[in-house]
Amino acid sequence: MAKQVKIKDIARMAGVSAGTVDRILHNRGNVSRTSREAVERVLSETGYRYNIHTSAVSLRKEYRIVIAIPTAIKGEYWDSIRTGIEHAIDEYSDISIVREYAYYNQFDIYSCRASFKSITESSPNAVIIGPTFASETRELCSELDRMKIPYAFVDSVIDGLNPTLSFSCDQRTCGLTVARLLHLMTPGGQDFAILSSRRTGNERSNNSLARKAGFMEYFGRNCPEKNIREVKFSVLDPQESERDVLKFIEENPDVRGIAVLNSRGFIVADILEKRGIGNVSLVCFDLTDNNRRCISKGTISAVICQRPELQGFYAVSGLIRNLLYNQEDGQKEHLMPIDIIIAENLPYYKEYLP
Amino acid sequence: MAKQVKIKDIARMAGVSAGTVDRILHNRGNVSRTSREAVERVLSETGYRYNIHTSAVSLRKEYRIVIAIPTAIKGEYWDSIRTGIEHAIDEYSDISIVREYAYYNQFDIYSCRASFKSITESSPNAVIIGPTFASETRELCSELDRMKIPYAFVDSVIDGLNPTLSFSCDQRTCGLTVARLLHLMTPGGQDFAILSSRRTGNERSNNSLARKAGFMEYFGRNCPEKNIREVKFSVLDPQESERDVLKFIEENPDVRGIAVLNSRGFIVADILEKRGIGNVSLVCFDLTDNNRRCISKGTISAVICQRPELQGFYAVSGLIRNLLYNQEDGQKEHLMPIDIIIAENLPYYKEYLP
DNA sequence: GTGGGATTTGTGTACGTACACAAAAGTACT
DNA sequence: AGTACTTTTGTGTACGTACACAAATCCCAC
Repeated sequence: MAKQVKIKDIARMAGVSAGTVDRILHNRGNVSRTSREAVERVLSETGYRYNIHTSAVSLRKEYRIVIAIPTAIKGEYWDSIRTGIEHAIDEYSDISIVREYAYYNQFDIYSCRASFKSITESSPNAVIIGPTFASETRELCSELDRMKIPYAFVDSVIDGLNPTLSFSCDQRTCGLTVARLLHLMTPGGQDFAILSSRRTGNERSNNSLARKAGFMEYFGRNCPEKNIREVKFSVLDPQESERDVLKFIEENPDVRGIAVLNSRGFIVADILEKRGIGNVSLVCFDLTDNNRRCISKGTISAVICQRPELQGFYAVSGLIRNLLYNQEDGQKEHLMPIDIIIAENLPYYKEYLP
Repeated sequence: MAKQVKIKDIARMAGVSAGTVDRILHNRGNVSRTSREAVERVLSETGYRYNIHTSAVSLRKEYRIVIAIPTAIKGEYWDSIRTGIEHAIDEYSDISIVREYAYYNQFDIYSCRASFKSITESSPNAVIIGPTFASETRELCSELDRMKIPYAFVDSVIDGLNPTLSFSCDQRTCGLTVARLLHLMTPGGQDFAILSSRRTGNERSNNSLARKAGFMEYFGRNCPEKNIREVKFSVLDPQESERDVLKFIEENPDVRGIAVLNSRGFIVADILEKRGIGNVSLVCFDLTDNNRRCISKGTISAVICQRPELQGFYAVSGLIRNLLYNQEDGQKEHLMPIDIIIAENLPYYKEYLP
């Protein structure tokens, strides 16, 4: 590690003062073209990297980050994202960060609109969005673009927008992976099924569609003779879910593998268990408390996890980097790893450690 | 985030000077019992956390970390650990960290002794150890203990020692996981085999034994009727390996699932591929370049990955925390997640992102 | 060329901690 | 009580950056 070049060194080398270098580093304007060019040359020659610590020390501003995600119910999916966000805020406690949650009900478009409206009104320094309703998100983002407020997506991405940062999984590949697992876990020539939630127009609909496409692609390629049934079941009303699921099972006794393309695998698992149906493999998404329980018991065979905590964590730290150091750091779209969790590796599964 | 309490606040509240608080925070001695108690009380009442940035700024010492691991060959297992270590050093480039590698040949106990000897002679500030030879490691550690030099283990742990920090996986659980995967991936009633390297006395031997135990445990519990063969093959001499593996295949035509309990799965995969043997599922450890290649091709069915990069990364950052802030932070033994990699999720697998 | 406004540049201070050094208090012994 | 020494305590400075403010320079109309 060569001795770090400091701002004063840059200034000396470029024949200007430290103040001017600072102005250039922070795009704060009021710099003559001559100075700018001289400094930029020295900057690139020396490969200057400012000291993150002294930089943070001198920063006295307070930053407000608003987080617009579906209500985080304890132990469910969005709560993991929240946990990651909180972890990051805690990690960066040496910088004044204020976070505000603007939760919305992911099944109620009006609550989403209201929540999003309040965001632009409060003009925060940065926003983290868990996008569910596409057109509402588009509207919010275009407003944020106009206000020059940076924003990050977590969980999924809405086409055509240009977030500062985004974190998601390639859902098609998730679908492929689920298909593969289910295929492995379902011996013999039986059929497979996809269960997805009935309110597909709302709940992370993009994700579900792409997952399904991947799933179908796998079987189309590897066993085109297989019959893939598709069922939608209610994720809101327990009685209705039970009816939907049981009806399906009765009508399709050959099905031995079920993919639930959202986090509600446990609902299906619990129904099957209650009815003593034990010979069906079940794969679903997201390591929620309920899904953990079912994996441990064996009523869910595998779960795909997209590291929601890390997504939240990186969204915060990325936005901070952007705010404080206007680091446009190269990669904007981050595709998370696709983790496979089964009963055996569940006990040690953690998204991050120390 | 409540306004942070600062050292001066603590000093004022405890009726002493900032210098005294500092001495207590850093265990630098020369403090009267009265002052110590007063300060410690205020410290715990206020939940003081020093500012990591200003702390780093004021630190002007240079720290030297020596890394004693088997030679990191590009693209192989130990190289991943090295990558994580380098990543951490880079991340902490605002602190003066000097790292030195004391590589040793993991198949040559004399090189290990020589390497370890040089470490204590150079009296570094901290050491990262990838322990292979148990008794040599014991000797090194007792010397480090005497010199009060903190050290961290990566990859595995030697019993009875007391490292400042350790990172490894529960190898028994890894074995269970491999068994489960192989069981899933091997349809019908065929037999399974374990292949392990012949030089088991040396190479990460602890790991191999525990993996085997987990593997056997799984089959003992779930299908006690299965026949598990065990074979050792050379990992050093290609011709010898090939002979060993082919001989085994010929003598055991019923085997359809092979677990390689180290990172040399690709050797077996390549031999099988070369001979056109395509109906055997293969599961092994560690996401080396060669194993990646085989997963993509389909000649390896799955790989267990123990996040070696993260192990290296956390070893460095943990030791730095210990050195700079003598934070004994609670957990010392870190058991890493057990990742399952198959062809589908390989493309997006990364140990960490931004 | 001079005045005055706009632009550009330089300087000084604050941030919170670590540590060296100086000062003060305590202790033991004559 | 005074001396010599040890232990304890307090103070001042440096770290590298961000930013406010003062100073210098430039530009143009008269």
